[in-house]
Amino acid sequence: METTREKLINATFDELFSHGYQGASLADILAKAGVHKGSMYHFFANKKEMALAAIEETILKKNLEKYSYVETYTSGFLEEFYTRLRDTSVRDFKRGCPIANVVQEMSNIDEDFNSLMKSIYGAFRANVKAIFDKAVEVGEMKPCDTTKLALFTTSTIEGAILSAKATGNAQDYGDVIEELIEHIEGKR
Amino acid sequence: METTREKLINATFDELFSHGYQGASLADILAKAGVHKGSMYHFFANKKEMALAAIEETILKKNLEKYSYVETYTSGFLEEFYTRLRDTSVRDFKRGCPIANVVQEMSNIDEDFNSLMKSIYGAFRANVKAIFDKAVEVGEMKPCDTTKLALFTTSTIEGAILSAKATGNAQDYGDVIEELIEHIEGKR
DNA sequence: TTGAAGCTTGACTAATCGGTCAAATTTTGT
DNA sequence: ACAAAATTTGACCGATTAGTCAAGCTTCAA
Repeated sequence: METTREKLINATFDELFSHGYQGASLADILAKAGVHKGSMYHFFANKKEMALAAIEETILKKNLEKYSYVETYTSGFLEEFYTRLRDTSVRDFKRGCPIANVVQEMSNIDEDFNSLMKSIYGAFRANVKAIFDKAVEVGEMKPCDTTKLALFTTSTIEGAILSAKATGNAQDYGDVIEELIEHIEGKR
Repeated sequence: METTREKLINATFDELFSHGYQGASLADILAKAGVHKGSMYHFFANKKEMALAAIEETILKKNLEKYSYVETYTSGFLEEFYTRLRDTSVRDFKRGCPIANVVQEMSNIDEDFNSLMKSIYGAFRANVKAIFDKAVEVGEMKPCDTTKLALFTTSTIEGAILSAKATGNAQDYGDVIEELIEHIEGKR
């Protein structure tokens, strides 16, 4: 069963993803979650704390699901990475990337959001770097500056999602990803 | 002299850039502009119309300044493009890219914003494509799918700005741009 | 000089915002 | 069974939100 706290976290994340933090209405979140206001303030000190918790917990969970394969695979790191990159079924191009949305909106406004986004973004980059490091280790890729390549890769992915959101054309994401993969393949 | 309307446009753009649309306070904009509320409603129907006007007019002006060189140059298109890409003095990594910020925040919320951002983003892409087309024309670059390359380039630039904003490290932008230039140079 | 148009002033409204709180209810441990 | 703790309820608060409007001022044309 979904606890009250879970209901709130889920409704908050969805509302944040749709309307951003400043556009998120507590009343809407509460209605969506089917939870009363006082009940919410029992679990969270304020709107901001609830939002930070929603982002942190949700993204952490998704990250774990998405990059844990690196631990279990022994080869085909790049191919698996490409496959997951190409998979658009997990993407919502209308709403874009939940991380990037909050980074754009809140990084320069609030220090706590900035700090959280920094760590999430850093984890994303570290996960991609780990894939490249593994690829180098097993000879799928020539030794190179994997830190820089991971930075380039994550930046381009975020840019691709943004492009698709701006134009409303999911194919834009696919086109950028293909060119990105070409670029990475150049490092074989 | 700065007209009342110009004061409003400038103050609105700055406030939008700093706090986003939903976070932009009319009271703050009016205070910054030194204009009274009734006066503002004399020039604009509402907050949204003023915001749309501020974005459109400001971005159009900047775009004109930034890409008009393509019309006057006869060679060195890529080099000039790289130089401008590398120039970080015009960038505000704390606030990021004003276009991307509004795309992220508003594209999926309001159709009028979505439509405006679509056309601005399209113009950005068209400007970059025009540079590549010129470069191909004068033999600085092998013929290739310049539409796709322009999409890739603009996406990566936006991603680079986002990365620098997320980490607070301007060098991230520089690193991504260098790798991007390497990629484009591969098309020589 | 006069009148109309353009512009400015600032008080006002209704709605929504995030947040508080005391009382009622349910759950839990003993 | 009982008490204590955890949770829920919903009315209420002050502040802020975008937006309205009638009156006054300034500019300019005839």
